[in-house]
Amino acid sequence: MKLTSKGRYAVMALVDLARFDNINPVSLRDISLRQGISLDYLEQIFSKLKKNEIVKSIRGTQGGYVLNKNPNDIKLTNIFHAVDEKVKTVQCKKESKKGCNGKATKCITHNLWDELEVHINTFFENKSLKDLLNNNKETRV
Amino acid sequence: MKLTSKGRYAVMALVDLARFDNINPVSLRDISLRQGISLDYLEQIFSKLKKNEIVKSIRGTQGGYVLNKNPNDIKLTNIFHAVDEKVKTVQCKKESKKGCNGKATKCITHNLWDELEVHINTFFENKSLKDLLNNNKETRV
DNA sequence: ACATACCTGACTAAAATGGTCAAGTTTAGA
DNA sequence: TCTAAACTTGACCATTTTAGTCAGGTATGT
Ligand code: FES
Ligand code: FES
Repeated sequence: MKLTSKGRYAVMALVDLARFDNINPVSLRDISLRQGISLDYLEQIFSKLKKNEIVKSIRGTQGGYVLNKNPNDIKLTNIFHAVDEKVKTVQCKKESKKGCNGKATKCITHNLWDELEVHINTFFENKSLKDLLNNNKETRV
Repeated sequence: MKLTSKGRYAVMALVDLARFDNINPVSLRDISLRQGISLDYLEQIFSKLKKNEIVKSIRGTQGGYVLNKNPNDIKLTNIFHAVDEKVKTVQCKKESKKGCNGKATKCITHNLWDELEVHINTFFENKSLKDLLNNNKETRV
């Protein structure tokens, strides 16, 4: 079970953005340099973040991106959903009555994986961008 | 972030095994049929479970596998560790002072991912095979 | 002896990942 | 008005991982 770069970068980039967008729009080029993420890749990611109304874009010279919401209202859940980083622990289709392996009934571990999924998602729902901004000292206790 | 089949199957197979090994050793063939998992794949998995002393093997006709410990002492952590299903949320090497992207310092989201990793591992440490045996009714509340 | 079941290692097709590359459009500022 | 900065879009691709298969063993109860 591992986190993909796409999800990791999305959060990194947004934290960076949140720190600097009070003054000016932040260009992807700057984020790319500061965080060491490929510019082309960032563009893919921000395209999705924009579609999900997490950021706004300002075109042209001196343009860039700005947060579209209060950092407190941007949960990790929202970010991950935007870039298609989804938590998938079960193999089967949830809606269906059928289990994995094509059996007619859910497998013996289905409930376990479902619990796990909830457990992980809870973490994402309880973390907002705001939490990450004040975070540097706090977690160093 | 998704769970791999290897990890999922390992747990499924062990739950199946735990249910039946009171009477006789359980053959992989039986598990394969009951759970719908490829026999050849199961052999790979059980080879690792054996190396990690989670199961014992009994060769020859009427042979099979038996748990090597009390179900209560087999945590999901142990199973996942055995089959190399590891939780990896950070990109960097933990031991190193260096961050991901080869920077000299840990990135701005490092602590977050580290927290997440702990959060997930806690789940695995608190679940034993025993929990899964009584599980069918309980989770249906 | 022979069928059953464990054991081992090599191999591979398909999918996912983590990007790159190319060709735009928009707009601020000189 | 011209130009460079910066967003926009979509195709493309190399590498790695996944989820197995396959082919050959070896041990042992009956
Ligand atoms: S994971 Fe849902 S039925 Fe097996
Ligand atoms: S994840 Fe550890 S430094 Fe970025």
